[in-house]
Amino acid sequence: SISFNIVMKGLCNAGNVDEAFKVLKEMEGSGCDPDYVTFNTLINGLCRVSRVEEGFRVLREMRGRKNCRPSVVSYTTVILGYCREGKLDEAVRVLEEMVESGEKPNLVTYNILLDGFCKAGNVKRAEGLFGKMVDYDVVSYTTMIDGYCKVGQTGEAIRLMNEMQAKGIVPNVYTYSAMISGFCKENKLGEAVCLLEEMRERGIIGKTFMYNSVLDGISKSGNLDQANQIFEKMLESGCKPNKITYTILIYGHCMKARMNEAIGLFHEMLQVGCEPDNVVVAALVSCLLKAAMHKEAKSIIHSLLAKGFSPD
RNA sequence: UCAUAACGAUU
Repeated sequence: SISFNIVMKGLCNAGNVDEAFKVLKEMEGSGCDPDYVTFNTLINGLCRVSRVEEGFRVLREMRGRKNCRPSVVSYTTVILGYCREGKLDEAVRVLEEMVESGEKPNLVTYNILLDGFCKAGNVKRAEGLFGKMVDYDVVSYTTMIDGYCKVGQTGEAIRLMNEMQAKGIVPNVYTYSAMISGFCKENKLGEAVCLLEEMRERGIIGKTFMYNSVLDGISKSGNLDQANQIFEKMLESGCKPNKITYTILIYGHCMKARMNEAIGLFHEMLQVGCEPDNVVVAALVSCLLKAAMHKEAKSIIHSLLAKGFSPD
């Protein structure tokens, strides 16, 4: 049944719950007993596609089966489903039902509720729960940090980041990502840059979107030298730029009339296989024309054609 | 073999 479970998980993750239920039928037909993992997988599949009620029903049906008692994972999965729908009251109700039936919530259960409260706009309630928890991990902290960042409380978020490290909990790429996008939204670019650096020093490879938001802020503030420097570090650290990264930088250089660098970036972009969209091309070409660099403008169009792209 | 956190970031 392990193989069946794996197939079902694949189907569920692809959003194909109904197919997964067909597999369940096949299992039963072939004398293979579904186990608690099978049902948990189905519950998760249903919750992922917003069929939480049905997921909850599957959980209840588990109670009638031998050796398939609903576990902490079953309940937690349903709680997650309700949290994602923003139905926190329902989520809490399931939690209570879980406790009544003798199943103890674990750290994952609490982490999910923390996130649910934060995402529902109730950071205070998340804070309350966080204060009552006895056990924390990097997810608990990152969830709260993200919650604070999303409501503009980066100071509180940083405080938690220090606190977690004092407890020996190490921030990971999720933690940095939450903090950095929080700082970027507040236009605290200096802080964002510092955290990017700290992250690299710790050997964590950042994600492209993290660099993009920092680069965007820095470019728009007109500090192209710094943007270029961060871009260098990004490449050195092994983080791959994408089309958006190049778009940000090309724009930035155009705005500062640094056309040769803009052109250089454009060619680099083509070389690494990023397809520029018409918006960047239009911006670049029109800037070149304004700067009376007609030859260069033409050559941009030619490079595009040579690569098989069609500029409109 | 099952459940949790960051990203719709460029125009």
